[in-house]
Amino acid sequence: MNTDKKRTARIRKILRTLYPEVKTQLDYETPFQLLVATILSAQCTDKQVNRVTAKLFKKLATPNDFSKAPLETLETLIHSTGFYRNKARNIKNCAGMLMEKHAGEVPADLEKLVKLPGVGRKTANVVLGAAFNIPGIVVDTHVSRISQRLNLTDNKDPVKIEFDLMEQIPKKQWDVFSLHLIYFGREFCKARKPACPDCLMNKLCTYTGKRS
DNA sequence: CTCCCGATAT
DNA sequence: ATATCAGGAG
Repeated sequence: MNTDKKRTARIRKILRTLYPEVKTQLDYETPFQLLVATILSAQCTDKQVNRVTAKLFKKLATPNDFSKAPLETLETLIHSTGFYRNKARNIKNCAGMLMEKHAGEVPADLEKLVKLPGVGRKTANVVLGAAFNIPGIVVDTHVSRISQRLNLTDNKDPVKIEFDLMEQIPKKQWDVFSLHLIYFGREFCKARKPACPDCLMNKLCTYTGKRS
């Protein structure tokens, strides 16, 4: 594995040049709404999630609202994000657990967040970073793919990738770096058809699957 | 490891 | 027709 922090710093500099300003693309008003939006974002585009939550949050906004809503109603409202049965059940149970054990508030704590139904480390780190300004590496499909292509990790397990990246990047930059890889992954280092000829990372990248 | 699953790009 | 999208649970 590449543990060269200087090489990683070069990569980070290029990403900062490409994307001076980054933030989550999910729309939300409260930490709880961000939590719901992030659960919905599994295997779904942010664009589609925002389309759904725009209507959803007008009908249901708080943990109390979601915990009391009929499961079938919730399933219908989120249907177009895919995995709608799992997501609806998880969100409803998650809201119920927040009401019972956390006074209706989203805990600003990784260990507590991942105990909520439907919330893994990826979702927890998104919420911690964006809503509470607590640093965390967010390993989603883009971060996983690009970390491997750029040789920032030898691992495929998301948790191992998360810890590999934490070693190479200043803690204050964990969330920005995650967002940088996501922006970069959407525009250049795409899963299916990476834009290698147009990529500023070309001289630092040894990805052998290069094709235009 | 498999399953969950609709919308979109290729 | 098939791969992929800010994954998580059993």
